[in-house]
Amino acid sequence: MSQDKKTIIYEAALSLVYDNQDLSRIKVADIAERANIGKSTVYEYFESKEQVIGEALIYMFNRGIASFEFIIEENKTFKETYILLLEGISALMNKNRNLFDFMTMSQKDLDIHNTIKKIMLLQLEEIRQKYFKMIEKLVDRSVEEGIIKEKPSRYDWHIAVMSSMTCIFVHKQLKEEFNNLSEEEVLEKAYKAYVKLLS
Amino acid sequence: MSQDKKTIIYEAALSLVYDNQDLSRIKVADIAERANIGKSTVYEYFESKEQVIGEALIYMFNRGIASFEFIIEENKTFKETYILLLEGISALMNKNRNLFDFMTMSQKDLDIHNTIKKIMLLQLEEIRQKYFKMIEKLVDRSVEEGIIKEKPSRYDWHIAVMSSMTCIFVHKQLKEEFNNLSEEEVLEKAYKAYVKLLS
Amino acid sequence: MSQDKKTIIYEAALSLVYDNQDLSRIKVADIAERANIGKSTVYEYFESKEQVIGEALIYMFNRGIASFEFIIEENKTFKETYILLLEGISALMNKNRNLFDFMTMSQKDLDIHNTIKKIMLLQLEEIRQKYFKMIEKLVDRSVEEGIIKEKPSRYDWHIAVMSSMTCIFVHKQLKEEFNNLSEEEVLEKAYKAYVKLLS
Amino acid sequence: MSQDKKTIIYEAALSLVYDNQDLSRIKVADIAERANIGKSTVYEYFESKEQVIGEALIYMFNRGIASFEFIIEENKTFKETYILLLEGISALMNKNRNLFDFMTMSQKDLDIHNTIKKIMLLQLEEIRQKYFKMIEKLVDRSVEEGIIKEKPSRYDWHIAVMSSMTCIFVHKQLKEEFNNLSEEEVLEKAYKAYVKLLS
DNA sequence: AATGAATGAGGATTCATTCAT
DNA sequence: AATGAATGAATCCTCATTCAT
Repeated sequence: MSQDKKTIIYEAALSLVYDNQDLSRIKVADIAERANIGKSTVYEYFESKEQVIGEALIYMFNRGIASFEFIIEENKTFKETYILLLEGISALMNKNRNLFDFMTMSQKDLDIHNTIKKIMLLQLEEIRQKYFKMIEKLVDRSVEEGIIKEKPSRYDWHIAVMSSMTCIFVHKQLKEEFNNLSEEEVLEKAYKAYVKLLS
Repeated sequence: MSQDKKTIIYEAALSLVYDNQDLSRIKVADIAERANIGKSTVYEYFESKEQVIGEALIYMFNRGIASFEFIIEENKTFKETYILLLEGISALMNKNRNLFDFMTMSQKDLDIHNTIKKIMLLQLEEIRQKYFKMIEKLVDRSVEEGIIKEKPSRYDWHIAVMSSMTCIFVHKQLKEEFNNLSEEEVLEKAYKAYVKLLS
Repeated sequence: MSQDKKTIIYEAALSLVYDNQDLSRIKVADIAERANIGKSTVYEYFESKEQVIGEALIYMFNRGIASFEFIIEENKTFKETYILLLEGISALMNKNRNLFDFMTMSQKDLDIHNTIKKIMLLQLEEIRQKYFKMIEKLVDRSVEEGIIKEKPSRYDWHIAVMSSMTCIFVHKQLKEEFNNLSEEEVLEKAYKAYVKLLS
Repeated sequence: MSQDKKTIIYEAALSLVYDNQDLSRIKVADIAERANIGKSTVYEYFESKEQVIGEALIYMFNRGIASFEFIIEENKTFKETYILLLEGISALMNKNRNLFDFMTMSQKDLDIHNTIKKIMLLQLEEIRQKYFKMIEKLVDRSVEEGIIKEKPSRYDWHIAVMSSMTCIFVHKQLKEEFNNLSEEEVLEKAYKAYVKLLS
């Protein structure tokens, strides 16, 4: 029961999540095919389809969080770090829009079968807390650097970060509408949104 | 082939959309049950399940847009109008989070079967254009009233409006996290976000 | 949702029960095929395979009981009636040995999936009570006719009747061993077993 | 290829037979688990699941027969021996009702997959013959002791023994119905049934 | 000899859709 | 126009068995 095989299955499931918006349309047969294994092998490692997808998402979030923490630990300036973070998130969002939702939504709103929600509940909450702690550290840095005068409330900085993400997100989603903006301009706008909203 | 019956089916489908986050989990049987008709009757009025849901969503959006236009036509001050609008959107979002997505996302990201996407493509684009035109009118008013100094780019004001919505949305989704804020405070913050981002 | 169709499905299921000793090996596909309907049609009338088989068995028992009651109501002499009854049971047992078990066993020993046991529990108990009442009436007649001197205990007459059945049953099962006995001789022996055991 | 390992597997399989009425629901995985070995190890010793269960049953019967022969060889009086035998059978039936069936039924009626029936055919027939020979010896003793006047036919004494067993069996199965009888009373009744039926 | 890992064949169930009335 | 009835295609999951080590 090697962890490797579980990881392969996670990756297979995620590659489908990235392709396909609707989690409930993912088939066990597809996961198996992408993982180059037989259908029933999936059931050697997981109890149900929902279990696979749920764990795969948790796996993905944890990886994302870890990479973000890595960026933050590098101790660059706030602006540099913030933009790197936004780029990272932007890259993730290129893969699947749901990821954005997962980060920002409460569990009850996740578009996913109830069975799996229960499976993910605790771990997802843990991830969200890690995410908040991580971002807060970054917010603190912006205060230390004097970019923001005083420490904003959690609600306020959450909105600010979300707005930054929205800048990127909207650009991605409605590219045909706003295609005159370059990637850099968007990142700059996203950074400015943060600053403006917290000033 | 009364329009009434179609409308009844729309409402039935929408009541399910409001209940259930995952469009692909809505069953024809459920729609028929809510509409108090037989399953096969649905097929007298629509070609497929996707057709029903797609048209129902279009119907909902059009109604939403119309009510927003009505608010805007009342010629109250920008702030009053803006807040009324946010309240309206907030009410809609109470029903279903997807509606937010539909307004702001490009078709390719809609969490819905490809068949229906094609069905909705043209009409949805039309609706989005109406929405943009409507919001732009409101943005213009904020410029006229001197709240915003000069007319921002479409991208900029779109981000600003989205951020306002995010204020409301986040409050709704993560109520347990931020429950010290009153509804009014949130609306005020949402309004301020618009002003700050466009100043 | 005609009762007819349910009955057709019962008969189809029973024809399989008669063929196949092992209830858990009966397939929905087979039931549907014998009933000349599609597999999914079965699910229009029943919730599960177990439901079908359970209800079919109940249906069969009730029919059996009814036909036995009919025999008893004819008011022939005890011996004639008793032998007719044994013949009836013998005919049933020709179809499937389980039927014998169902009549005489407590629910907990039925060789059938737990789900269905629960489904059948109440009705089966009812049938068993009907069966006991019916047989008791017959036992009473044997007392009235002076064949048995005094009314035996329920346990005693149950054993006596079971032994009669065993006479028939053993003859059927081990025909190759005892094939020198004619059907009539066996019935006569079965009758005598009753008399002897209760004298 | 130690005999020990096979025996361990037999015992594991039997422990499942004792638990579970339905032979077809026994899984190789369960057998392996109970035997504390890997699933594939089972296949080192047996060709198939049916083979395992079939041989395990044969093993059990042979053990049962041997213990019965032992009782008979003790040369107690007929009544003592007969009751000891019934107690032994009663103990076995406590474990699983099927055992009773196996003793008394012809192969074609065994509730078991056809494959295994073929496997068991010869050996089971052998066991049954042993059983008949053994019982016949006991019957002879009852004749010698003058309890039964003249040697009854095989069919007759088989019925008599079966009726005795039925006394015990019914008491076990329908305890709730007849719980006023003590174990001893039941054994006495069982003995009397034999005597009455053969007088 | 022992087994962890892998799997295909098989079976229950769901549900959109059609059809006859 | 309305629908009760019927169904096939799709899909999850189980489990006996094989295979490589």
